[in-house]
Amino acid sequence: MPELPEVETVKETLKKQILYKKIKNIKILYDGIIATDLDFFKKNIINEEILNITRKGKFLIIELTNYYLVSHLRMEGKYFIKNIYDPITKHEHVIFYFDDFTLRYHDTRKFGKMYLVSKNKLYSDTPLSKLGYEPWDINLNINYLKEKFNNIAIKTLLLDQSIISGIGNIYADEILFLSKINPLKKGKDLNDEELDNIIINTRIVLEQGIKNRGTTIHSFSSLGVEGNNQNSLLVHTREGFPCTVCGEIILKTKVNGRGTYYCPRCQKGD
DNA sequence: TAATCTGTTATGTA
DNA sequence: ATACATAACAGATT
Repeated sequence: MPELPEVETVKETLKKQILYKKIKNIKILYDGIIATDLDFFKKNIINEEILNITRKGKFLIIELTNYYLVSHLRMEGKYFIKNIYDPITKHEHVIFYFDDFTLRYHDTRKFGKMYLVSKNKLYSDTPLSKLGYEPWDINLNINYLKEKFNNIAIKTLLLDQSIISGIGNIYADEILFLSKINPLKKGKDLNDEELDNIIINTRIVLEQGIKNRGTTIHSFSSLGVEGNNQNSLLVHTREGFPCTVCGEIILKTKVNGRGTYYCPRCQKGD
């Protein structure tokens, strides 16, 4: 489920379910999910208590007694709470055992990653250090974007996690639609007003996504929580439908290999 | 039916 | 520095 609003939703839901619980055992059914040393992971996660859960970009950061467990859901990672003896299903790859329930990491495409690191290595041994500002960071301003935006498509730049962290393919389309900017326009060709609109609309679009508890398109719910932001999307997945602003038919194209929806009239010119 | 394409992501290689 | 392939799988499309 994961762009920033979806991960934020998972974080809040997980907090209600596993905070202050102790991990009694772990079962790893597919090693590829574990991005740090496997033996270290298996050995040290036992008897750790969940002290807090936070988020940075699209990463979940689970603070344990002595370590951080960092989890990235990539395309289809999900968590489910299940009973201890519920049968293990095909796409459950990591199972955390607590006293009277289990937390199961489910991922049909197996792209997700987990890192278990000592507390002083949260940034050095995970990809967190590469992330740019959170959308609401005070340092995210026009000058920062001018410094970072080069001669490539703005859509691609919005997906670059080292500039702003947390925007994914759905919300990038929505941000550009609200900002009336063509997805292929080069980042360095944007004027001050356009850059300002991007910052403002990034915040609006992501806040709305969080309020709606995420967007549920291809996959179903995580932790039983279904987002309903898909009902509020203005362009993404709306190919062939009229633009809500001008009535023009929404088009779909590809930018840097990613499906991209836009209104050819509202978002003219590249 | 089978082959092909697509996809809420990110990284490594060229 | 930017584009492309890759990871692995299911569901839709040709």
